[in-house]
Amino acid sequence: MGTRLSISPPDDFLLWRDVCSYGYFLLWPNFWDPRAGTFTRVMNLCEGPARVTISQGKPAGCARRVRGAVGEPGRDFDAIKPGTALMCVFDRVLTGGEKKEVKAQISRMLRLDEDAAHVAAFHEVDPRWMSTGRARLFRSPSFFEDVLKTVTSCNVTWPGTLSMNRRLCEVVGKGGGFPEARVLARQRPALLRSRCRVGYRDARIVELARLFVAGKKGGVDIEWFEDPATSDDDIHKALIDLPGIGPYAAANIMQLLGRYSRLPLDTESVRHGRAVLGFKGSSAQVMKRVHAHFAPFGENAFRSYWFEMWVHYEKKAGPAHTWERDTTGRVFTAANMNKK
DNA sequence: GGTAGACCTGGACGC
DNA sequence: GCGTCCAGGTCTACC
Repeated sequence: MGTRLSISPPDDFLLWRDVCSYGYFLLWPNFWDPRAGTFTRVMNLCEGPARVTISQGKPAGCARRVRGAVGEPGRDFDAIKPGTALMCVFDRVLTGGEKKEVKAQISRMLRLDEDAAHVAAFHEVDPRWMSTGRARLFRSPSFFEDVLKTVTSCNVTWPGTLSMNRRLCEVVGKGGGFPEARVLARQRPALLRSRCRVGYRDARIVELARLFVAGKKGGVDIEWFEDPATSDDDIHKALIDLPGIGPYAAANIMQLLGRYSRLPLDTESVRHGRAVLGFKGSSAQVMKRVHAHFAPFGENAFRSYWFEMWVHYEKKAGPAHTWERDTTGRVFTAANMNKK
């Protein structure tokens, strides 16, 4: 039997809402089970990979069924009290050091550092999300994984992003986890291209991994990037200097770092600007208007923008916590949903 | 500073 | 089953 850990989240935390809040929850090695209401993935720890399943509240009974799960008992999500402890069950015994390590990783992934006061500050700026409590955005257990996931989401359709992440985990990752920087740094770009189907991103991914391995010695200094004292402008400039990172990717990585003032605008944003906000004109003009539209939200511009778009997705595809990674999760983007 | 074209993959579509 | 077209953000060359 493996280790079991209990983690106390902020008072308003809901696993199903706060995990299923950003598209990365659908990317390997992440797996959300909409029927059980549990989140599973392999974590990279100092003694090796360990699979964890995180749940909140009592396990699935025979309560209200989740939409789409015909014929199977579903989880009664409404019955889960916000702030209920998270139960983390591992497939092996963890050392004392690993327990500390994994708590920090889970806290990063679920944004447990964003407490109720932090959430309230966002809702004061944008009260539209107060009733549902939306504020936290799911991310990865590590900065490196967030950067790689962003690179694999550029210049490719969403199913391509899913495929690249799955293959990276299967081919390079240890035990089905996301590949670590030190392992990726040793790979030949040609292998990533042929077996992980990352295309022209191959050399950029290896170069990025090498920069993360180099760390403070002329590479990516993670502590500097995650230090609240570092200015947004400095972070943005440093990100743009990294291989494979342009304006969109840099802004997206910034929100993953908890800096929500910049908008990673892409073709989805243009579609949103046209379809939901009613903006007209060229793509460049629509993007400008989207920027201007969310500018009043200041430090929280991205969250206001994102939840507006996320709600639009959910109107089309159902609540995100009912999405299956291999079905709804493949087609949830506006590019697909706006097709007639 | 702005613009055009190449970079790759996978899905859609027509034959 | 095959060929063609298209979507997607970054990078480089060029004006």
